[in-house]
Amino acid sequence: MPSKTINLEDWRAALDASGFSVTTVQETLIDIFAHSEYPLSAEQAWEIARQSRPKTGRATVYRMVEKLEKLGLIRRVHGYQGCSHFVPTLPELMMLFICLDCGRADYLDSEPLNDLIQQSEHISGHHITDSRLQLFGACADCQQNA
Amino acid sequence: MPSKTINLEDWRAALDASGFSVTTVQETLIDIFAHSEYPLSAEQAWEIARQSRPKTGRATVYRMVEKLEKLGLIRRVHGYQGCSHFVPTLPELMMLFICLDCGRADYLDSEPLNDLIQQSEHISGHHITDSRLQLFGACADCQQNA
DNA sequence: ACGCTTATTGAGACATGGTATCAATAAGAA
DNA sequence: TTCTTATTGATACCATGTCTCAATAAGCGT
Repeated sequence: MPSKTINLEDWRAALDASGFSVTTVQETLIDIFAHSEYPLSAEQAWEIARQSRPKTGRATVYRMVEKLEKLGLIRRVHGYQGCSHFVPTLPELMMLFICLDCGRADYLDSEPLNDLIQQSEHISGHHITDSRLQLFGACADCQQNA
Repeated sequence: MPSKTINLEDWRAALDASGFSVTTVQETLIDIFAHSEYPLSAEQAWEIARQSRPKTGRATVYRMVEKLEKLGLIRRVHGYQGCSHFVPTLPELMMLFICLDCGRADYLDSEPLNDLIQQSEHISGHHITDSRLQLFGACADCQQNA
């Protein structure tokens, strides 16, 4: 499964620019989200955080998730049975693939998607400001191992 | 806002074929989902159902939503702050537009989307079995009234 | 139509995911 | 270091969705 990497410096810079200082808990959480190749829920992130930092509070994790989402650094994954998981945002790539076997996320290039959206906008008369394209199936790895 | 209509007979047939009889509560709920131009949550459907059938149980509504979703008659709408709302499925049309002002749903044709998906499948090596494309913005009506 | 059998229903208890509160703590500035 | 302010963690709370089980309604043979 191919996977893109996140520039942690960019994240710190974005958090800095949003006018608050990056504390140790936050460092921990940034790390967790930036490096997981699986979409993570707040609950899961909390669990992971407590492994290295046992007294981490649940609310703190939820607050951080909210902040990261607001800053656009992570984005919600819309799965089959809920949408409480998050993956790092890769702005230049819009389509998200989720493997239904192993659960991992992959990012797909989507140049043509923009054309499609513009076309739809023109036909329908709606003004489209955001889109969510997610694909589901079996990733290359899982197909081999099947 | 343009809107497509649902063939209630098809729904009854699908429910029938799934091997259970359509009871009065279920008629009520089918009606509610099939005719709402807004995405509805189970909770909202419950509220509406009780207007005409006060003793309707909450669990019944959730059960029905589950059944309708499993049969593919309704599908989950993935909004900004949650994904607990449902709209009728229109199989031949894949893209769903949600107006962020009035909240109404519209369905857009998406022939080209299939090509895009096939293309992605080819490039990535993943086997894609399902997709969710949702668009957000201001609908034609809301733009005029703004 | 009647009683019998089975599936569906409704009420409420329960579980889970997420939010609000507030005293304790940590960070930054003088 | 001390003061000031923002962040934190524990816990209470709320909302959403699930489970249980007795009561009810549907379908069926008579």
